[in-house]
Amino acid sequence: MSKTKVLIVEDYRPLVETLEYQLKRAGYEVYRAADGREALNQAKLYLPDVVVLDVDLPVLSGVEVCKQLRSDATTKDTLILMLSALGEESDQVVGFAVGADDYVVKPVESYKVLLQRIKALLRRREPSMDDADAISRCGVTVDRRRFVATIEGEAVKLTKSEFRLLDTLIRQPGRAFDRSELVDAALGEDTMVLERTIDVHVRALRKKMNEHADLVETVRGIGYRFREE
Amino acid sequence: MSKTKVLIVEDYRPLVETLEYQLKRAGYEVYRAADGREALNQAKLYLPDVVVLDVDLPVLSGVEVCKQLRSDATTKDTLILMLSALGEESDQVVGFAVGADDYVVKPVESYKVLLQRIKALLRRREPSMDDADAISRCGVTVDRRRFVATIEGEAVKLTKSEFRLLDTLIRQPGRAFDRSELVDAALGEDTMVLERTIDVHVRALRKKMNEHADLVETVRGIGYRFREE
DNA sequence: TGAGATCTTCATCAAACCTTCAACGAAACG
DNA sequence: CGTTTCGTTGAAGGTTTGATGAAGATCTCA
Repeated sequence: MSKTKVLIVEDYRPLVETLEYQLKRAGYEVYRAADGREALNQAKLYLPDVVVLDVDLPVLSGVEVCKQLRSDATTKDTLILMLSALGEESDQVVGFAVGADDYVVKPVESYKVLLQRIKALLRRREPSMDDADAISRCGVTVDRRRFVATIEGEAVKLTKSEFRLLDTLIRQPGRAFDRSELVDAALGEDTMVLERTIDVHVRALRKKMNEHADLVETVRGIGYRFREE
Repeated sequence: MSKTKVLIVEDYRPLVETLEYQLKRAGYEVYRAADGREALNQAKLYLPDVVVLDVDLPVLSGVEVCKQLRSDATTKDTLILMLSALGEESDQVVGFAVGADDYVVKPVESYKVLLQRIKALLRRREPSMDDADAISRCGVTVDRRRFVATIEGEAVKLTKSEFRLLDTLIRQPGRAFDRSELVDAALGEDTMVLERTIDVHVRALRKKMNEHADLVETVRGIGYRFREE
């Protein structure tokens, strides 16, 4: 799993420094921009998960940046946390009107709060991977919460890649996946790997499935699928 | 396990009807209130797990209801999901400020999304025996009230972090937690520490568990879990 | 304030895991 | 049949990950 990317757009250096330090410490990947135009460039280049956006920026205001991010297909789902100076309450309304996801007033009393809000935002977006926690087909069970797969009730020890591969296949039995789909699903969309790598993982998976290996079927010329029925 | 209880507080009938139908279908027990005062009464009477709370209510505003729920000992841990009308986005800020756990903007585009949010909330708090003061598994007992853990009846002296770590893990045996979840649960949501710090606490915990160290299992690529069964 | 307890970070090591490659074999096609 | 295409297989680096010991920072409480 790749690191979560955060873009800080703020021209007040001390704030940027502290925030960047804290975020990096916590394992995030941090980018920065000091004005609106730079912000847009960075955002489109790095596609961050979260943008911490000051309202009061040189060149291009935060509100404008927000609008443009929202209108571009590649960045419209980016989480945006707006920062604005105290007292300018109308900013707040405007901020949300142009689609900010959260709003914090400067001066930031406590970095902890800001960090917490960033975390909260990220958590809120998560429910993408949340359908049906455990699924079961043909005696094979895949439980995401426990990160455990069982065959005929017996636990099978899978590696992360094998697990995600099986998880992907079993969730749409009968559907044939080509290798590039499987690379994206099981190894991560941002990995650059030869598609043949999937073959090797399939082999490892089949081996661990013993006599049930044939549930993972080969679709010649395409890729693989989980047996239907 | 008794059904999960959801209280819908909303005065717009069509929304209530649909939501209630969907929630019941999904196996929840549903209560409803059309204004703020009624909401408080119901909440204190039925102690729902989740309150879906409209901001804009007759008699008593959602914000006020939220505040009061949070200040009452019997309802202070209730999960609150706020609904606010589009255009009144500053409500969201206030909502979080008074302690809402999540918010969704009306009109609700998709009930699926709302349901997912509710589920996500519940999952975060999941431990169904969350309120149980003491829990026991595989010879290990964790007593929140006394802040004491015992193994095979023998008391084990744990630090606060170790205790909360064990407490988190043992309350959902088998469930795999990633490190960031464990940081939030054991060290506090407002701390920004390297996720690797968890490894060190786990080691300390295992050491104190002696021959039972293997009850805390490593889930490679994910994090840790408490052994199931 | 100071000593001890606790927390956090860091460097290092070994094991688990991933990826690539090349040789082999099985199906498809003329 | 021979050829070609494609999947399978075993093995060899290379990388990532968790365990561990130790040291510095921070907190706690007398």
